[in-house]
Amino acid sequence: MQLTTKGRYAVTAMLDLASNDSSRPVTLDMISQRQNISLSYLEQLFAKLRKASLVKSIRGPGGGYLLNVNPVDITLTEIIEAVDENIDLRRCHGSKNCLRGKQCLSHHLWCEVSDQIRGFLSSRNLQQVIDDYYTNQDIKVKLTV
Amino acid sequence: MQLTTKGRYAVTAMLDLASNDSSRPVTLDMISQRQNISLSYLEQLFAKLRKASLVKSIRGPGGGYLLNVNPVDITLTEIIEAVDENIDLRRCHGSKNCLRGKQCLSHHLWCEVSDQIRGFLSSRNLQQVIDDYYTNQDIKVKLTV
DNA sequence: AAATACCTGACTATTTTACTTGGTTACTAG
DNA sequence: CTAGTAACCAAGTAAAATAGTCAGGTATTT
Repeated sequence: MQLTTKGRYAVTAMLDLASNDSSRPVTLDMISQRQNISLSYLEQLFAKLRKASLVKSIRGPGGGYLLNVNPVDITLTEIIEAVDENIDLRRCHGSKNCLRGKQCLSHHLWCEVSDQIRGFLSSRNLQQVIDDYYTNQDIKVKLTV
Repeated sequence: MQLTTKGRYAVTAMLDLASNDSSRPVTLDMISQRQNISLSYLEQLFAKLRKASLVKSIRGPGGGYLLNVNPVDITLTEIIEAVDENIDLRRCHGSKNCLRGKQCLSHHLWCEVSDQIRGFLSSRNLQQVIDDYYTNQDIKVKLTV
């Protein structure tokens, strides 16, 4: 599977955008500084986020990026999949021919795990994560729902 | 995160062991052929599985590997963590200093996701996966519990 | 004694990730 | 209108991890 720095960066950057959600565009340079992510790498990620219509861009001075959708309507799965991280653990990637044309012993298992992760990430939107941060950042243990 | 071929191979090999669970040891050569995994790679994985006391080995002719524990008592998390795949998505890996000494916006989120995955994989044991395979392999869709 | 099969360590190829470089294009504030 | 800003783009690279190989062992059994 892929669920690594790339996806984390994308989510982090989107969180930054969402929490500085003024009417004014946010530059990648600001995000780069605030979140400690290389500018050029951000550019690559935002090219993909833009193609996925999650953000819109404004060029020129005073320009930058804005969310294209309300933070409540952007799930984490959307962000992660937008930057190419496919949440699929199966060896065969769905073709069901993992082992000599047959479905392997653990095929169904990896489907379930992938579904679980995808399901969880789909159940969370940007706004929730931000709200969570401000209400729970000092609470040490929180039970998983 | 790490949740890739290495962990899959380990689980697959353990499933093979568990389903051919006779009193006779199973050689890595057999697993290699049946599951289409390189022998030397299996040797590396089984060295780790043995250190984690999940399997025991018998040397010499007629030797091979046996499960060290009942398949009902081996969770998938145990197997995956035994081969070094740590299910931890956090940039800081727990130190909570993701961003300039502070906990980043998404810290709590990645904790939750990691917990979800670990929780799910811990809830499944080897025997369940095998049983699932034989009862569900033709059923196209199965609702996630 | 010989065959079997585990065991070990080092080494290599491949892939992916994360990041860099060096530009071009669009826009706007002055 | 022009200078500077910031998005956009393409290619290349460094580092790391993964997946696998190779060449030797060592222990056990037949």
